[in-house]
Amino acid sequence: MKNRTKRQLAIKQAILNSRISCQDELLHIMKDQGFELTQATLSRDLKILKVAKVSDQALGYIYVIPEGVNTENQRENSRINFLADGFRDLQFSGNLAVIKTMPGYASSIAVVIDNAEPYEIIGTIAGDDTILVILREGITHSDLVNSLILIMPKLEDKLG
Amino acid sequence: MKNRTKRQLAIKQAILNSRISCQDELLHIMKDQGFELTQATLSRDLKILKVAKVSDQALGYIYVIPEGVNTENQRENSRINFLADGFRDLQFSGNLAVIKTMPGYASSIAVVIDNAEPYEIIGTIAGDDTILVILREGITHSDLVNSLILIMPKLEDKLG
DNA sequence: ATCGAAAATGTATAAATATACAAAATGAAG
DNA sequence: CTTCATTTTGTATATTTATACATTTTCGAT
Repeated sequence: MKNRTKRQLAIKQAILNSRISCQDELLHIMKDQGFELTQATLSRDLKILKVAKVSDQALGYIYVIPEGVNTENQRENSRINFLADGFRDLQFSGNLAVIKTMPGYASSIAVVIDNAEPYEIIGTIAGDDTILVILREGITHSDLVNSLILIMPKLEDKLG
Repeated sequence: MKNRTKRQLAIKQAILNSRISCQDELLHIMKDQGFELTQATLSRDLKILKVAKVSDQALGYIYVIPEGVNTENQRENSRINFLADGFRDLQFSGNLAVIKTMPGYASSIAVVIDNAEPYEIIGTIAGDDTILVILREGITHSDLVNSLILIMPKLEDKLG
């Protein structure tokens, strides 16, 4: 997955997990996680993610992922969650991975994966209930698992 | 009603009605409406109202009243809306107003009115289905109607 | 009315954030 | 591999917002 996308997912996670009150604070969190970026990039990411800042009972201001407002992302998320339900199984053979899905789900799930453009994956081919995933050289099986969870968080239940 | 409360209601209205992208813009709107205030006060009001700022498709940033976040106000609002349903009738006699309510509603509604501390009202006395409202000298009947609508917006249907 | 305490506000400024511009990175087409 | 166009990012800075401090207002008790 492109670095930018990965970073933005991490930002979302950080905001959901903790009370962050300014971009500098978030900047440090991201750098601790190994991301290299500046406040300017962060500001742009927050804009793209539609992160909002609201006052938090006496604790000043914190960032939040708005719900009512965020209809677009909301819909996209629930679509991805829905599709994740179609996931059945994941098996490896060398630099190939085979995902088994419920009938009819394979191509939709493959589209989600392709759109995320994960660095770990060179390409996918989907049938009706099977997705063939070609891994980049040097990518381990657990790298792929992590990558898939980043794309479809709900898979954590089935893979973690 | 205290000036601060009135101003904050007006701010909320302005944010709901139009796309406002910074405090200076909002400041002008408020001044046009006759409010006297500075950016500092505005900043404090926005904090109290839990107004958030999110990016709005290509139009930069705008202020919004968040829904998911704002649970406290949310509950309070729906409580007030619920009580407004108990309103039956409003009649005047000189500097007195008599509100008739459904049985049992009078004292709850009176509490809502008292808490808002409207300037127009000196005091209220509530029985079971009747509220006596004593108006301040010089207050017209339509002043009172407006004041009540500010406190319980849903009354607009029954009074406007 | 007069006092004192608490709340609200303004002024001035510090802190936080967005963005213009330039440079670097990425990707597509030859 | 080049070249050109597009996207992404950093630097530096302007804009925007929050707040410390001082002042004024409000309100209850005397």
